[in-house]
Amino acid sequence: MKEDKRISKEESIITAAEKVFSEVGYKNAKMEEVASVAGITKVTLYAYFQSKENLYMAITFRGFQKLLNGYYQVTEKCKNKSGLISTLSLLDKFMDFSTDNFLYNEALLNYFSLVRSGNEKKLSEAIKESIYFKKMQDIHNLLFKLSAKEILRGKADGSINNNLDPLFLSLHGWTMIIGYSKVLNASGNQDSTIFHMKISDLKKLVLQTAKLTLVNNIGLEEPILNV
Amino acid sequence: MKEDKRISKEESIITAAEKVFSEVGYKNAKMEEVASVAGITKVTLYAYFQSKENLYMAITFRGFQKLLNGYYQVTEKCKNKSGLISTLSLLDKFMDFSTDNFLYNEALLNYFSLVRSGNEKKLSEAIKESIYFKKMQDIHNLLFKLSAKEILRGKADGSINNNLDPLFLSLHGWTMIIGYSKVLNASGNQDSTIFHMKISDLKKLVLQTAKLTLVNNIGLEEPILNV
Amino acid sequence: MKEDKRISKEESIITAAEKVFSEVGYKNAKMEEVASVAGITKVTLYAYFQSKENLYMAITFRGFQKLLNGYYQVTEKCKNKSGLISTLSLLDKFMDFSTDNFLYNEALLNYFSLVRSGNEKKLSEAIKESIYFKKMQDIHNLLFKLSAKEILRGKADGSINNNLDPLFLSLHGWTMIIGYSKVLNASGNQDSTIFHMKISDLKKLVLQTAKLTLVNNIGLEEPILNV
Amino acid sequence: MKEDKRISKEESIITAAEKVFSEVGYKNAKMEEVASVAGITKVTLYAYFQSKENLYMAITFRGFQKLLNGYYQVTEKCKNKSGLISTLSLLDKFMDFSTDNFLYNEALLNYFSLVRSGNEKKLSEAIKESIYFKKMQDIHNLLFKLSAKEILRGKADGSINNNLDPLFLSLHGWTMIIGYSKVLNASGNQDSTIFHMKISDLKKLVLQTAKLTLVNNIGLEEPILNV
DNA sequence: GATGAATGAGATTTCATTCAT
DNA sequence: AATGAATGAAATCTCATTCAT
Repeated sequence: MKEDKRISKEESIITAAEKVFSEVGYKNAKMEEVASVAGITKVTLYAYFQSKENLYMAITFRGFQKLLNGYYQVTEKCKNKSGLISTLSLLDKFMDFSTDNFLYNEALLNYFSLVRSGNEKKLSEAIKESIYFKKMQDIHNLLFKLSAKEILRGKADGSINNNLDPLFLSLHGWTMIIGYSKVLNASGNQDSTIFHMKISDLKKLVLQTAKLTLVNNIGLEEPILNV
Repeated sequence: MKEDKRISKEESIITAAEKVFSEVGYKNAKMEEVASVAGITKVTLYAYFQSKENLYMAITFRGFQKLLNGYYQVTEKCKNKSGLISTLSLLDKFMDFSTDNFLYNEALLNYFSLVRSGNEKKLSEAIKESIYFKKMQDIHNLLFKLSAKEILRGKADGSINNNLDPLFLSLHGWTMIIGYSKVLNASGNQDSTIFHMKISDLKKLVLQTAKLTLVNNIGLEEPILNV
Repeated sequence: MKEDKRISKEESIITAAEKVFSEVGYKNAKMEEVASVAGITKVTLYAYFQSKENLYMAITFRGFQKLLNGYYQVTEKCKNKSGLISTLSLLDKFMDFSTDNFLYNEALLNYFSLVRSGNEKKLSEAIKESIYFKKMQDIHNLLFKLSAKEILRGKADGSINNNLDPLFLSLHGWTMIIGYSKVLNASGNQDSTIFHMKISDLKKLVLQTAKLTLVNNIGLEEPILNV
Repeated sequence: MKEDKRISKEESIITAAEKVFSEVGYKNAKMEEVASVAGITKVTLYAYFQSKENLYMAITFRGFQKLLNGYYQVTEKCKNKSGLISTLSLLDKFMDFSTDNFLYNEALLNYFSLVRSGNEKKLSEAIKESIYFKKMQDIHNLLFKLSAKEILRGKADGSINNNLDPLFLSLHGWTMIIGYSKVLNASGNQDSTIFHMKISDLKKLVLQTAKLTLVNNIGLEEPILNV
């Protein structure tokens, strides 16, 4: 009960923070304002989230969770479809997620800038102490694994022919998605254009490319470049 | 003469800033520290660079130039090779650049988030006034155009068969590279039993995928997902 | 019964508060800590004592009572002795009290700073509402009156010859005691080579001085200073 | 030069703080307000004085210095007078000082509450770190010594006959003065009455008592109290 | 009455940026 | 152009006190 209440309050605060951060951006957002929107005082806000950065990590975490839920929904819906379709659907889901949740997308990209092996110094104390930051390592692993699982299924059902390690292919998928989401982040939204090209077209191409990669047994021979 | 001196001082400041930013990250970096490392005072630092953001723009500009130089070197070296090889070599170059120059890579990505459509309002005064920012606006498309040019050459010499707009394909290449550089960070952090793949392998796969995309006439039909 | 219980709880809280205040001083003491030492929660603490100041008043009141009891004991014991001896014994008692009960002594002094003329405005609401504060106002003159009474007796029995108002002499006695207790602290802190005198010696001198003042008919002519 | 400027700025801040503290009292005084009165910002205020407590210590220190100056003036003016007159003049000076400088008097009394041997815990970190607090130990020693010196002179010139250690007599003098100043502090000012008695009369009596103590060769035999 | 959570007011800190000399 | 000092805006913290249950 008590715990429930705390969690629900946390959630409402995060929601308020999302509103404020979305409107004015992380840097310009004031904790005072977040508190006010959440209908609490600054001190209470700090009682729940120990720092502005931690609050942002909480938002990021929520974004990750939402994405994870989406992943679960997709795999559930696709359980009777081929592993390939399931895998591509995950990529599709991710891209839609990035499109529909600008704040989360930004947060997620920020997260990926943060997690740098062996570069502790870049992490502020506040982030190091953020429980959400710690939790996120697990979730982001999980996401990798979930798509790896679908890839594995695809290999089993014959829809995926690439013989590379599923986790590796999963990682490669992320490569394309993250790149896409970054471009999206820079562009504003899917309907906008970049160099006169629609972002939505980029999404289609990413999916096609992913499909090609999975269907064909592409190996790791380096193309002859001689540069 | 005076101008030379000023430029050389600017350079040394930028170098100091790169050192500091690399170590602790942009956000945690203090102007005081930058000044100290550069062997000058804060006010002098401000005399040269009017804001922290402008200083970051200066770094970004340097990164830009370095990458651009690399691009020129590659196209020069590949001028007798096929357009495909040249294009892939550019991607290869970019990946190396991203891996080797974390700070520049981050800065470039940050820049592209800044410069895109509809973001005018989000630009701080400091950035709007940044001379480096202005300089970059003139040349930031160059990178895309350079690779688009090689793709075009590839189409001409028959090594590239994809009929999509070269600039678009060029952008698609970027997405993969960007994702590659971001994912690298995150995965490098992981439990090695899970993500035991080598960075170089991921790079190879990215190149293979790019090659597939360029060689085959992939269109923009969305794969049937039905989710 | 209920009332008894309440009182006993109040007492135990005051005892806890005395412990805490003694250790860290009134200002640094935290209500949280007092509650914790008393084995209750902060809110319960507030249910018994409505403010930190009121709690301090309660302690003061206890100190008052203790001193007053001491005074009664002394006058009782000295009822067959001269008024002079009785008066000096009161001063002696007071000095012992000050030395042995630092907290009470401070509290008493603080109280007298509070209660004096023209300070109405400076009294915080919390103090004005303090029931202990009110209680004390009824009895705080008692101490003076008690010693004034003994002085009066001394004048009657011929042991005291000073013709000044007994209450005034009583007050003068206080000034010496108060000073004694304050200076003790400061000098105890000093380099022992300089202030190598014993506390007990200072006390003796104070008593001697008081005796001199009482025995001789000292008036209020200002000594000629010409400065 | 630089140092001079800093000191002069410090002084002007202390003056501002005295103004504010006098008006509303230490507890109610806001650092923001002090800064504003000093014509600087809060941050600058903190650059000079690291805490509110330290600022108060600075005021206290100033009070001590002022008192010390007064002491020097008195001894200078009295150099051709007897040691007794000089000593009594010091006491007189101190009492006038207490009367004329309510804030300093309060601060000084507070200081004497603070300096307690072996009770480090009562000192807040801020006070422990206060350079003014440290400095004060020296000054308050000096004050003791200055009057001891005059007492010594008095013994030499025959105006003082008490054979007790001059430093000890000096301490005893302080005892009376501090007590007086505390009563003064409680009463408001010299013209006010306490128990229908004038504070100014108390001052006279204190001086008379001191004179008696110095002139007569009072020893330390304890009056027979038998309590 | 007891409890956990919240409030309000102000102290303190951090830094990018600016000013006066 | 260089320097030391100051500013402004917001983050963060501390604690007595109060509220809701």
